[in-house]
Amino acid sequence: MSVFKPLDPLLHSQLRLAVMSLLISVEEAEFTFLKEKTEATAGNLSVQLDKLEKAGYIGIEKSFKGKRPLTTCRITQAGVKAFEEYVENLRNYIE
Amino acid sequence: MSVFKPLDPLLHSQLRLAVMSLLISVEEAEFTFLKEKTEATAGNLSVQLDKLEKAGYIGIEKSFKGKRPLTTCRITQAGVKAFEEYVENLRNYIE
DNA sequence: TTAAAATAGTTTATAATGTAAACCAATTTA
DNA sequence: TAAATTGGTTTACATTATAAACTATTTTAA
Repeated sequence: MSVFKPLDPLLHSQLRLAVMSLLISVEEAEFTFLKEKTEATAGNLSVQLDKLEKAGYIGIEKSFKGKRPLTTCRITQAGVKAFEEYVENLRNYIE
Repeated sequence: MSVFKPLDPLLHSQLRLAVMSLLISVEEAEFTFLKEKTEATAGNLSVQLDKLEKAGYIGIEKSFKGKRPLTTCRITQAGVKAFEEYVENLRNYIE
């Protein structure tokens, strides 16, 4: 795409991009935090987190907070790199 | 979506965004020009131009250049506004 | 004490979307 | 005059996004 470099389809998705945007600044976030901030449904969020994990862009750790399940996410180095590249490529479209 | 304003799905598409990006600067472009610049297939481009037109974001004029068909596109005011809003909203995700 | 509601998710079904392949019609080239 | 090129459109298919339905546990209320 000449000046229009391809945009990583994994990141070019509203919800996944929002999640990555959050994770890149906090470096660790619970499922419920992401759900509140993105205002996504739990189901949708769950699916998108899976995809990001399978891509190696985030790590997901499942544990317990007291007796309730707790899902903690953090961005990986590959995730940071992919995000930065995505943003860089995107600039050619919007500037 | 709190700080994450919804991204116009019509613009949140690589090819359509590239087209809008081109049209916003040139204000008039032929089908073949858009095809070259975006490196899209003709079929894909045709479909996406249709969508942008139906949304009122671009105008499409069909005529003839000599004896060959000629499709000319230009962005509308609604298109400019939508694009600017999209970019504005997107910033919250990537900055 | 037990039924209802809330929490914290996952799985699944469906609709929407993006894309290339196939196609059409005319024109140019060999 | 047959083959290739131009300038597209239509259609079929695979991928994606999303909500709805579901599971499992825990807390609250009657």
